[in-house]
Amino acid sequence: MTKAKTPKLSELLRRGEIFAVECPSREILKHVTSRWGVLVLVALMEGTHRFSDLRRKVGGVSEKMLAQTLQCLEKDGFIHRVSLPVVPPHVEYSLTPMGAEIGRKVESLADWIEINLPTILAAQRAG
Amino acid sequence: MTKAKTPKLSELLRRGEIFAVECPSREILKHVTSRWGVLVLVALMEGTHRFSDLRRKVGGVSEKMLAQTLQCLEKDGFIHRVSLPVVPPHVEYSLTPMGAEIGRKVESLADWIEINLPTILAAQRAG
DNA sequence: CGGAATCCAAGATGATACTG
DNA sequence: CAGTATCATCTTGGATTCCG
Repeated sequence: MTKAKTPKLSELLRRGEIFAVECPSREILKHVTSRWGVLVLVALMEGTHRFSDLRRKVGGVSEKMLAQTLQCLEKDGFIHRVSLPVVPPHVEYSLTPMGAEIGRKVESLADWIEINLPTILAAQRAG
Repeated sequence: MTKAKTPKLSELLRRGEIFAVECPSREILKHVTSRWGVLVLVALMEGTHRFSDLRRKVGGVSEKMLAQTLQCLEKDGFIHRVSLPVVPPHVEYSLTPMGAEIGRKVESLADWIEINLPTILAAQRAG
């Protein structure tokens, strides 16, 4: 790790950077708020799951998208992947401490929507 | 409005519905967590904005997507739109009370990512 | 100024088949 | 079981143009 490129924290932490096109936060936000990313994070809040468990739990997700989503969130450091070297293969997914933190935010959002859904639907009809 | 189809609240409020393909919450979640939906909600947390203000503030958004996003969130009851009948046109957007609630969740998520970005990027490189 | 309408490129997603 | 590879499709998103 070279020291040359280390940016000032104050630069990275300033609020409002997210509105800039080139802000790296946007990429992370995209992963986390992606169609399947949200549901996978919420699912993993309940604990470790195997691939096929997640596939069954998250209704409608294809193998491809689940694999892709898991890899992406693993690369971001939100998901921990453990592959047991046995046949048939056995792979477990869980949240890292960081994943659990962001998972709480996402879950909170999802819960709010589920709870307020009747109100939202009523507003839609009234509008 | 017929009464026949009104579902039991207990049905709609049960946690985990979001994992079902047909759960209506998924649509709302999609709107709120959409690429521009997140940024628009966060932007409006700071107060009322005009169309062109939002366009300037939310870097990279096209007129089309901004209009589409605003209409969608207005339909969901998160955004209040006021059109002043003057020339040139003057339209103001603000959050409804419900919009402010969900806005806080979304903002919290965005803020967390911005704050933890250095950690996330470090994790990416380490992984 | 604040859109609506149109066209088109790019990316996300899905079904299926295959593999270690 | 846990993926990967390939191809088809479907949705997003952007540029442009026009209008009240």
